[in-house]
Amino acid sequence: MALDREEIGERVLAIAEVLLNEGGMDNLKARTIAEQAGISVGSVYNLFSDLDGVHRAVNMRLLERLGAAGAAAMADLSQRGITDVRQRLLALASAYVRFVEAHPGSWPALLAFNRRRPTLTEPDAYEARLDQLFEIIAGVLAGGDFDLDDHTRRIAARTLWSSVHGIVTSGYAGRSVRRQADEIDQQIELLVAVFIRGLEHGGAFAHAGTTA
Amino acid sequence: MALDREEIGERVLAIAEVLLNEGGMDNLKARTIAEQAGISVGSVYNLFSDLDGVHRAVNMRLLERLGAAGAAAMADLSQRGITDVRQRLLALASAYVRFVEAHPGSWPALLAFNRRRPTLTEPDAYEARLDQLFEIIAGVLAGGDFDLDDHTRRIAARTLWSSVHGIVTSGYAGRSVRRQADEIDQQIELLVAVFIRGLEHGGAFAHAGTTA
DNA sequence: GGGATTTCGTGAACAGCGTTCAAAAATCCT
DNA sequence: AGGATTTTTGAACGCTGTTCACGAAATCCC
Repeated sequence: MALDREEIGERVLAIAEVLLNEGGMDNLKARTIAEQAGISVGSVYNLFSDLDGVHRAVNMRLLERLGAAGAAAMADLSQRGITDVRQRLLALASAYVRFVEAHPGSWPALLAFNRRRPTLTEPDAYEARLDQLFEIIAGVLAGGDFDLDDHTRRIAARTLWSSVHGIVTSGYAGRSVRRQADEIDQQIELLVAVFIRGLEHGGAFAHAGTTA
Repeated sequence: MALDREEIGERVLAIAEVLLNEGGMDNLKARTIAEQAGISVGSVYNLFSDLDGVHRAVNMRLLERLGAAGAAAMADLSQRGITDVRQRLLALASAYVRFVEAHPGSWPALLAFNRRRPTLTEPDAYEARLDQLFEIIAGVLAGGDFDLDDHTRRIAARTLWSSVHGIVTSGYAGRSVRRQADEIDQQIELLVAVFIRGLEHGGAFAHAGTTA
């Protein structure tokens, strides 16, 4: 009567995201969701197949938001007339760091969720959302005057993303809170600086080199 | 009578590791451990405070094994008279990839475990094990003729580690199985190549640069 | 409009989980 | 030997995700 089906679904997702963000995966409970949404436990399973389904849906929203944050950061730089590759890459990394800090529970929960099972089923939707980010990075790299063929640029974009991701997630696993931010920033700056210099001075990259 | 306390503890850990490796975190159940170890559920809690305690202990073993694998890879190269930085870094990365592949369930479980809660308690022991790895990488970097002060070298070592870690963990989250290995190898080769070139051509690194 | 039919929300019930703890078994000590 | 002490045990507790018969409500159809 008051809310139609879809609206309640959105409400459930909003509640679920708060729960995840506050207490991590363990805090996402069917009964809590039902209580806070003013529906019964059964109804939760009426809207979503599983709790996993709820979590997946929350994760989709997070990935969309992350992509939007990256795109917004680029749009902002464009508007300010900044095309420098280093600045753009740093802005992207910074956007990611801010995103992670803004989602202290739900983002780790997304990462943990993906690691729970060897992903038997469709990671397709996830990948699609992530490709959006790779596209942005690849676009920035295309703006530099490195001579990279499409394939190498694609690899480089994914490598940069994975590296920043590794730095951020490793960085937040331990250490005192204040040291973290500094260390992460330093690592990101080093990575970006080294990466750009490496690409500039890099001739042809071997696609299947001698691996020792 | 047959086994003393410590031996049973080891047995429990071995069982727990197999369970984790086969089915991830969800597969680590007190009753399963008890049954397979031939003891009662209560006894598991007699040996370890929690199931989390069991998992932590398994994780410690994994980190030790990882450190040993890295050290062994370096020892092997030394014995073969190989001092080339690129080859050493690739060998380290390769050792990590092989380690992850050899622990398809328990290693993701370790990562997921660390992400479950914002690590309220002591990550000290974890960090100590990881520092062992950073030392190895820093040692390799010191072997190159980049002029890096100690601080920058330390950051660079951690950055390299985090990047490889990010590449490997991102790489195994999706995609077809065969493409993964190739893509990961390519990303690692690009990372190492670019990193070395970047460090070679890098003058002084700004410790707190203008972040845009 | 009103009976038939389909749809949907409900919450008690079930199986399984981590964890506890009184009692039993084993061990130790004199 | 036998009391004191330690260790092991597994039934029991509270919580979890998930199901499903049931009844209410909406929808349909004539």
